[in-house]
Amino acid sequence: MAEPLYRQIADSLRAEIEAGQLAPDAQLPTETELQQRFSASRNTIRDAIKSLIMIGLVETRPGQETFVAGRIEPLTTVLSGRSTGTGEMSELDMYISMKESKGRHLDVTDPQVGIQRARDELAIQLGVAKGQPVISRQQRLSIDDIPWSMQTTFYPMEFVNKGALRLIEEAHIEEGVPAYLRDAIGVTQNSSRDLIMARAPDRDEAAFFGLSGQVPVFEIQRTGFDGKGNPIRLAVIVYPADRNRFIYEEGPNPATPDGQQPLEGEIK
Amino acid sequence: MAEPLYRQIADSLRAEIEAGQLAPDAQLPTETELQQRFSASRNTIRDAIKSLIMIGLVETRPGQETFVAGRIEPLTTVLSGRSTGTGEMSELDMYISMKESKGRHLDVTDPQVGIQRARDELAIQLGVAKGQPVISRQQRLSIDDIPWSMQTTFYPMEFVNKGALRLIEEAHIEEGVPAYLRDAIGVTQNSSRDLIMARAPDRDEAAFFGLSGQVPVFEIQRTGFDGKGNPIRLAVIVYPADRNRFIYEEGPNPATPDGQQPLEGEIK
DNA sequence: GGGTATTTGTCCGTATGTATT
DNA sequence: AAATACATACGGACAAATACC
Repeated sequence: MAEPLYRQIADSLRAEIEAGQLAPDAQLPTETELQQRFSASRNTIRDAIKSLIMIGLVETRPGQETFVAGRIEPLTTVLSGRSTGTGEMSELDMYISMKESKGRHLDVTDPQVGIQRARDELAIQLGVAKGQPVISRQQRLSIDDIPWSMQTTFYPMEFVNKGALRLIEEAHIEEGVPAYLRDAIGVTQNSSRDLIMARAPDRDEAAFFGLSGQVPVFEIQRTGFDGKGNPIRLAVIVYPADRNRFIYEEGPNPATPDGQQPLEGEIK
Repeated sequence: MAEPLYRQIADSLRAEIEAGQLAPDAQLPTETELQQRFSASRNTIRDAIKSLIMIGLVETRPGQETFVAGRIEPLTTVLSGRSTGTGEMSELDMYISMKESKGRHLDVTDPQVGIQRARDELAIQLGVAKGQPVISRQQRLSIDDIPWSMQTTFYPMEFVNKGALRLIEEAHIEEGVPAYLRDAIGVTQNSSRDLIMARAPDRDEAAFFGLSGQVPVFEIQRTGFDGKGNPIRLAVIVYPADRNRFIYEEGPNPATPDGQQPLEGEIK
């Protein structure tokens, strides 16, 4: 047995889908039909389908049928550039400006504010002592009713003591947190560092994003620094990898990507 | 039945692993033992284990047993900075310099050179007409005998016509391709754009990297531009997401990450 | 709303193949 | 060669979700 039967079946179906014989969003034959077609047991058919689910090619709906996964047009976000990296805008403001320019419908939940004690990683990244309280603000963002990102931002509690009281209010800060911090307590961000990783979603994330198969998420940790190089905030943003891409530009003459696939989410 | 049995078992095992009761690289009980312990059939136990494989928590070895996946210490690579973004170094040189500074053992295969006709995406990215020939150079990189990245770089055929003949030789270019292009034909890269995405590995990639479960890969497309903003090369680099992270720094005063997790791969 | 048919999800038992020790 | 453990494959049974009448 060179190749297991379930894998042969999976490859066969995969070929059909990629050849376009099975259109996106269209049904696959039912398990019973596939059973007859490949002369295999239902469990073997199901193993084949499972392997297709794993690579995100199909999705099943109980009571209905199995569908070829519709290709999602990924949103491309430019993460470099003065507007974000140096903190003139928050990461959310970036999308809000995109909405205006592109006419997309955008939903941002009110922040869920919490105070927790910083431990290990977080304490180091925010430059506070371990066990010190930090503020966390979590928001979820949807674009055209598709869940798009989950963002948690951490700030030292010290900022509130100094007068930035709105940080602990569960309301969106219209002018943007960076502008608010500057005006309220004179803290400005002028450099940043992004740490990018990919991993499997946890339960919450899978539920919010509706990740069926085994779609990974990006986790981007953006640390903002003031002029002296001290960390002033840490934003942890989680994006589903099937609908998001990122661009970083570098150098004196950043080329504008033209002709290429539509680069939405870019701010000018 | 609130929660399916196989999921309860998976959660139970997952809790044990994360609590450290089952050490990394140590065996899980055999399927037969788990069968007795949870009073479930072998197929159900296997379904539970499959779901753990999917999230990369365990790996099975036929004839042996099931192992808790050893935590891989991820390598963090700084992708911003003049040294890489403006093309003073190639992406591979970056790692070579890392090797020297950190004393790691590093293997780079000789490039596999090909000539193909550019179509669609590639033609646009390289700024050549569709159907024009382009050079591709593919190399694979391992660190301490662990497969680490696959890199394919594309150049316009025009460069060879102008005299950069070593581009089509299947030999490593010691001084680095950017330096060679500058000296040979006066082409210099002074800006770049990185497009970052994550996806499931294809067959080749899964085989080379030895990806067992459902570990995604990063695909980074780095386009290099000359002083006039014309694309001069496209590097497509694939990294397994379980052992790689990336950093981009921005702003006038890039903070050096200290105290944090070891930031290897950084060049100074 | 209820009932029924269809389809996928879960679970079991069993048999045989394959890889490793 | 034999024993052990995971991989594949089949068959059957019932549950849960959905659509339709």
